[in-house]
Amino acid sequence: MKRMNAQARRVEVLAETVKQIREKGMQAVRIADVADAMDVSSALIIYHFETKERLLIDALTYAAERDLLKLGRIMRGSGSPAELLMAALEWYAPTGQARGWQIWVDAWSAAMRDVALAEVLVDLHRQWNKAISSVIDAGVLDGVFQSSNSLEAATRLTSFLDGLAVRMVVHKEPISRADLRAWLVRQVAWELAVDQSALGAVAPEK
Amino acid sequence: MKRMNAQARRVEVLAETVKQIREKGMQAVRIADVADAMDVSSALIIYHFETKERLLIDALTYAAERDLLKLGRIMRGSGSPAELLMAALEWYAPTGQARGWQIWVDAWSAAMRDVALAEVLVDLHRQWNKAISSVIDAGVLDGVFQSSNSLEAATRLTSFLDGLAVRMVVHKEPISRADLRAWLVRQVAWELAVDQSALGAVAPEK
DNA sequence: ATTCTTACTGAATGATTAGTCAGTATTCAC
DNA sequence: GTGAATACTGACTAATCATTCAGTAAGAAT
Repeated sequence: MKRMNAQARRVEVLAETVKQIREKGMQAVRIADVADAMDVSSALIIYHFETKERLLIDALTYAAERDLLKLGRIMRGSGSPAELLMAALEWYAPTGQARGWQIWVDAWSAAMRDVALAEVLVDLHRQWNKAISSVIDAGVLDGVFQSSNSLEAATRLTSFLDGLAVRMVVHKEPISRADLRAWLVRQVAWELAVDQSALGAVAPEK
Repeated sequence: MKRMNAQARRVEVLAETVKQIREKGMQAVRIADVADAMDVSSALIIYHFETKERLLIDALTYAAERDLLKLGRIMRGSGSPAELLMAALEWYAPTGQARGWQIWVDAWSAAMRDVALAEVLVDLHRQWNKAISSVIDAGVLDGVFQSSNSLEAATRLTSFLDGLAVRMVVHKEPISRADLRAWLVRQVAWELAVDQSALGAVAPEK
């Protein structure tokens, strides 16, 4: 019987829960699934999280925080506003089987009826929006971008990507990385009145 | 005890199920909820649908068919391609509390793990895409629109609206009908290289 | 009118699973 | 080393629900 301090164990459980949600979907995860995968008792999970609902919310919060940390790392990197913007958006964008996205589609569905969860998502989104609009503002200051309302522009861009995520994750439409990138560059270029080449477009479309 | 023929009863049950899904969310609907609301026994539901899973899939199929009927009515109406396109997209677009959209966000989540349901959604989306791309093609023939790939253009437009639906339904961001319409007009105008006024824009933005 | 088919019900069943709790073992404080 | 706090478990409980089934009655067929 391994004993850990509560803090470390909590994180371990959260990580496993996120993994299970990815695999089985949010509504199908059972406490026993998480416990079995960690080779501990179900009671251990309840001991640390009180209820299943809290566990799920905490797990999604944990996933959101990790995503935001990564976003922070991207935004703090060196590069022009255009480069940073594209780096952030490309990371946000669904790619491949978009496994990372499934959890958020699940979360959308659950959040419609769960206020606490909705708050987590709203906050996550607010931070994304803030980050994106900040680089847009920086670009506007530099004179490379043009935008009368960077927050709205950010909303439009992320909404577009959310919609594409649905196509890929739900409809299993295989949009290639190259296509997605091209669409994104096109959209950003138009939205911010900037040339596609400034966004790192490989070759202009004919 | 009222007796109805199977066909009519089925439809009645499907309508009530859709209503219940809207109210409670897909994963929370119980057979007893549907039965109680109709003042019949739970066994009646199973008698007509075999399993709950089938009931839910049939209910979403029913909802999809009704949406497509409405789409057909719009597309068969009189009007220029530009008018028809905007009518279709504005009906697709989430409005107000977007109650009608909740069911589809639920469906997205469920469809990621349910092949039968995914097929329903893929088909629904395929038909939307076909309809939208058809009017685009018609507009291109008329010389009002420009588009090198109407199917891809349709995907981009509906994806954008799906993303906005998430904002409204999940994040409860109140995007006004006017704002949404303005964003949509802007996007369509750019996507199809047409003037906003041709799309029924009330006043140009300053 | 009688039979047959079909729509329907009430009551039971069985499977699932979140959460409880009394107790055990480990670590920590001193 | 002793005791207290803490992490943890096994076995149980209680509740929830989909589904079954034996039977009932409405309506159709003859």
